[in-house]
Amino acid sequence: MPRPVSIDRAQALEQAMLLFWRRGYHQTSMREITAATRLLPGSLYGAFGSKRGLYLAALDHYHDGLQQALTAHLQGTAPPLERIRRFFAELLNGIARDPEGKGCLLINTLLEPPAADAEITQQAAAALAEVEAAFAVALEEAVGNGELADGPPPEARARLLMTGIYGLRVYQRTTPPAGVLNDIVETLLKVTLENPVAKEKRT
Amino acid sequence: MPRPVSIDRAQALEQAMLLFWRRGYHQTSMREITAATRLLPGSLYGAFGSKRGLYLAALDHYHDGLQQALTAHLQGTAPPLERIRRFFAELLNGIARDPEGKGCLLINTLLEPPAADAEITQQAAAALAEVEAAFAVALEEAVGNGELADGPPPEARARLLMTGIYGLRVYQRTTPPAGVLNDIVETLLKVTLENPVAKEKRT
DNA sequence: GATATAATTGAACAGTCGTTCAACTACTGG
DNA sequence: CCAGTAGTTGAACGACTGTTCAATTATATC
Repeated sequence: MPRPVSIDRAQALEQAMLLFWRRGYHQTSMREITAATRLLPGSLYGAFGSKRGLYLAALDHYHDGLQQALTAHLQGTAPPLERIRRFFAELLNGIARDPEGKGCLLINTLLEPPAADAEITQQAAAALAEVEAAFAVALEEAVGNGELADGPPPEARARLLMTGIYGLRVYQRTTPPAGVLNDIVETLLKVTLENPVAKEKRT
Repeated sequence: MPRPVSIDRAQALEQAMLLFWRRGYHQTSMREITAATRLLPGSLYGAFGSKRGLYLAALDHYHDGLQQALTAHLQGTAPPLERIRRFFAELLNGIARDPEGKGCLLINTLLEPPAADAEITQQAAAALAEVEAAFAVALEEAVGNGELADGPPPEARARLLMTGIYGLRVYQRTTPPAGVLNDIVETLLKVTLENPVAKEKRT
């Protein structure tokens, strides 16, 4: 009996997420969101409750995309170390294809406000923790393989890789000369994944 | 002949900086700043021109404090590697003494907005580049000393250390369990400063 | 086609934003 | 002690903020 929903929730979420990604939470006004989504305030409030609710939904949406990237690049049948290298190559690729310098929405979220909103902070942190966990799994596999020598536990190595990603995202904002980000990743992977002790073990 | 200035510019700047540090640029209103500095809008605008001008001055003020920390911990007569270790120890110390999780104002500045304001971004980036340069000098010295084995050039190693600091500041926002940040620094310093190839060279 | 239901509309709300400026005040040189 | 200068005051400005809600519209069932 009721009038059916005619709003394209998915499209609206995508547009809102892009806006939050580009401009941050506090700098993005509902007015801009209504303009970008071609929705009126009432519809947005009906669908998402509030600006905050919309942001949480946008974080979720971003998280979905990240998970796809994770399964596409970090899981698979290739040797675990190569999968990690590919993930970082894809990360650099993404940065190169991001001339606006938007960075990573989750990291931006963690650093943008004074982290006053515990729920938002925690949601972003949880999503990033998934990436870290995926790294740890791949690293453990690599050690089991003999691809990677013993050394710091997988969790510690995974944290180091995450630290590298976080650092990259900060460097990205300084608009460094071409090649610097690639160099950083190269050095990071070298010191994290090429334990010289293991050299003799490799084929 | 004119009425002398009765405003304590330094104290106002300190208060404003603390506020920006805690709450970020866009979240901090001039009203809050007038309350914290006990100054009226007119006085603030007379002394700093605009909210943006005040922020730039606050960044400068923060930069001054950072330079003091640099000369206190990263320069001196101790062996360069130990100076670097001390700098990181001091960094961890500062994080432990920062229950609010304010982080680093410069890094917050880089990540907070969409970096739309080129001058602000560049000022923050330049200040951080100074730290990186100081690392590079210390690392070069360490290689010359024989304290540190050859390997990646000092600039690359310095960038890795900066990446570590940036990463730490992001991790800090996730309110990780106690000890995690210390572990990260430990691993970072180990892989960056303890090149196993050099082991035989050490005393 | 009448009715019930809910999605949609957009003008309007109270509050806050960064900023301004005419009036006022306090001091110094003569 | 007067005149002149500039620092200080705070009410007020227009613009914009996130949000609401009565009116309107469109559909599905009976």
